[in-house]
Amino acid sequence: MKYWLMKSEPSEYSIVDLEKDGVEMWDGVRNYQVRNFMRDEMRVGDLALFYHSNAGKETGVVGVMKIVRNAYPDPTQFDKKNKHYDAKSTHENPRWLCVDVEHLETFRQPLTLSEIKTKSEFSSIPLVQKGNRLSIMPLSDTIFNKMIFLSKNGG
DNA sequence: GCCAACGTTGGC
DNA sequence: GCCAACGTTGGC
Repeated sequence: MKYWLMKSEPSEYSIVDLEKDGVEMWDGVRNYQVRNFMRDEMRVGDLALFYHSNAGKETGVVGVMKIVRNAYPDPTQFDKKNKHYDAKSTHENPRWLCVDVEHLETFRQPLTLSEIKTKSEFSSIPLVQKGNRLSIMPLSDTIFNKMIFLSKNGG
């Protein structure tokens, strides 16, 4: 079993939305490295931290979810009305994949990015490295559990 | 809203 | 295959 961190802008889709929906498609990934993570490494039963990006002081890890469906073609790539539409993708050879996630927990307090940056044990995560743009990244079990611990114990 | 950093595209 | 132009991400 693997562990992940998955980013979403809360103005687009937040942990509150996922809590309401229960299970939802994690669509809109348009980065090949991230697609390959989903295709090659992400599997049903993996756990992921939900991260709010671009959210001012609220930016940070806000909850936990579980992968409940392995990678499959992202339907938004075929939908001309969708902002993630990709004219170069075909049903025969789809470029982009998505997974389904299930809400497990919303933290009472987010573990903020500024808190994460103060901990040297997190310095190796792509999240805090300059210029990194992965919207999904793998985490070690140690890092994953440490983040959950800190989010429940006030940084 | 700004802008640095990065990935992608396409002309050559 | 190079690289300039462009679009996107995401912190601030």
